[in-house]
Amino acid sequence: MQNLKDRITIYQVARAAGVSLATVSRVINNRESVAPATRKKVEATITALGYKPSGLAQALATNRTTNIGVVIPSANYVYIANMLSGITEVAREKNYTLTLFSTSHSREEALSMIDKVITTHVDGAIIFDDQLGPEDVKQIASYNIPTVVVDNKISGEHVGDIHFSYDAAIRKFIIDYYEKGGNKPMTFLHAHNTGRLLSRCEKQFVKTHQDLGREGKMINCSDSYTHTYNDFLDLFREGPQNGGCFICYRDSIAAAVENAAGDAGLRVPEDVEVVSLVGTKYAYICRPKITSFHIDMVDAGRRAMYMLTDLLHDELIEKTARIEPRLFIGDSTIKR
Amino acid sequence: MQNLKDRITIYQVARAAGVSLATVSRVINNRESVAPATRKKVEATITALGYKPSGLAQALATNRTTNIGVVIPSANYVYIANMLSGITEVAREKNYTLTLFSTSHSREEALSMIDKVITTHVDGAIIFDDQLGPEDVKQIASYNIPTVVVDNKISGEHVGDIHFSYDAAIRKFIIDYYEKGGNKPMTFLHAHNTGRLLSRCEKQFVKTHQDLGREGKMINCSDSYTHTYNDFLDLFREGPQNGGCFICYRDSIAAAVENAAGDAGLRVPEDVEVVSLVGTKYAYICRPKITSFHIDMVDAGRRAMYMLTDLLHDELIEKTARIEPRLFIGDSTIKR
DNA sequence: TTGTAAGCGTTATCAG
DNA sequence: CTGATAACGCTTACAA
Repeated sequence: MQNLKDRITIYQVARAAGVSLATVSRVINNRESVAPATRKKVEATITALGYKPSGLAQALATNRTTNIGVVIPSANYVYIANMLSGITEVAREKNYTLTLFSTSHSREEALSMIDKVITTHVDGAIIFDDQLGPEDVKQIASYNIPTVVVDNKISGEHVGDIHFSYDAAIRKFIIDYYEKGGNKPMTFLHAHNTGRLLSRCEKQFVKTHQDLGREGKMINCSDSYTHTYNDFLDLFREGPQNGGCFICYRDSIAAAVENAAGDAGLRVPEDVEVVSLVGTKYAYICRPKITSFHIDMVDAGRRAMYMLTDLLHDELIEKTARIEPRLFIGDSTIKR
Repeated sequence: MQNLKDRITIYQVARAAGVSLATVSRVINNRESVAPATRKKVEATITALGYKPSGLAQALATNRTTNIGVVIPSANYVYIANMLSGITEVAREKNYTLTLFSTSHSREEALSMIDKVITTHVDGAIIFDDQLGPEDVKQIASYNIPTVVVDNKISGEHVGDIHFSYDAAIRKFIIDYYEKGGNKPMTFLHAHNTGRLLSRCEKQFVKTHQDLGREGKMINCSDSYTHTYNDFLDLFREGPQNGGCFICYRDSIAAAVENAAGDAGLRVPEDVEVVSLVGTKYAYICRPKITSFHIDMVDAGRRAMYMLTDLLHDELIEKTARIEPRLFIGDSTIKR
């Protein structure tokens, strides 16, 4: 595929306009010191020929692309899409282009993405990947690429980070629950490969229960609405003794549990209480509304991108942003 | 920001290995005709120095990036994210990198994105933008960039297109509704800037009603769950005479209507029927389950990307893919 | 104000 | 099998 085959080059423009390439270059870069007449002439032939400068050549010559690499997990989750949306928004505003590096669930692959990021000559990177460890991310920073890391502890000269602080919020929620008379057994729904954020939540769940001297249950579930729904339907049909307070990592999973409860004839929240850790608007669209922790991922994306542009201009002051989840009290838990 | 400042170049590798750059180039490109010993030596120094070739320079020299431009609306909708997810998946598999061009709601802006796509030297492009007209898209094709256009009629040498054929499905739905005794007035929820796909649906809604000699109502609504919910709550509180069959463009809007109905004391589907045009999994998560048209956007994304890679290898046979929506019958409409 | 020419980091075509 | 050397399309001192 010769997609550049008949690309007009700066040289052709120069010839057609009867000037040197340097002049054309000056015109397209809006440099001063070009006679108005010449400028006009050049501009005319540029549009006449339909010339578009080659970003590639420019980048090579100037040592800067206007390109930001974004490393995200490929998983098709709403909250990732939201984050991307926030990044996108600011990128557009600041005139950056985004190059996407999506990683599947293996760390190997994630590492090869890091390689790719480096060869791609991005000006900066936003890394939001649950599989990557700090050492991996460091690699990219070591190439002197300003980087904003999301939900991953890292620091360095040209590194900023955005952190979701679920820990305190979850701890508080659990303590409150028991203090205010919550008496159902609490169960954390565990699934594989749901990322670091969720596994931190899980750890906190376990730890808090240990600290309280209570039993925190754990149950495996698949990351699919339908599977989870069916599993819980079976469970709940055996009777209300299987009820409890279920901590789910996503709205759709929480909805699976509460729908299963309802369809099995159990009452929410009397028999079954449900909480979602990563809440979206569906938390209040579903009925009963799902008690859930919310993080504005669009905003997180925006902030990541703002941090990065500051970093690119060497003017990032606060290198760490901490984002607190907000607790939305729905009808899937008992008001106490 | 000198992000390339201390980049190791092929030249440094050559010197360190005591060979010429040509040889290093051969090694990194896995060319034959390099003595095993030399190859080994070069590979060793490459890893020793941590050398990563510059994609930029490679692209400039070879006239090919391995980069696909993706033009999508910035709107943060699940179905767009799904599409992107499908594209991403195949891109990873085929070893392409994705560059994102997100367009906001103005056509001006969309056009400037097209410009950007061209300067960015992508090998191919997938264009999914509701604001762009055929003429606009043609521009990109005229630069000899193989392109797959989603939901936009275009053709040309290096152009493929993916089309969603809602028309027939909607027409059939409406006709069936009345034939089987549907007796509520049908209302189409109209919102601004929801894109070409939805406005085609709207046209079909109007046309089918004209053909049937029936009145198809139209109502403006905002593209927000909360607003729509509140508006319909007010409406429904006035009484069941305001019920009807409401055609909504998205699950969240459909959910707003059915939640409002329920909360206002109307019955779904007896008093209020609801249909969603762009269904997602939330159509069956919400209760009552929302009768909805479904298109597997992840798959659409995959297909777009497959088409494009075929196009890039000059081996695309079928240049048009038509995707039929599937109708999911939920509980938000009366079974007849 | 304008032109000349030396890079930017590769690949590719020649010779050797 | 290996090494010069000319592109690739553009920017940017330095000269004129």
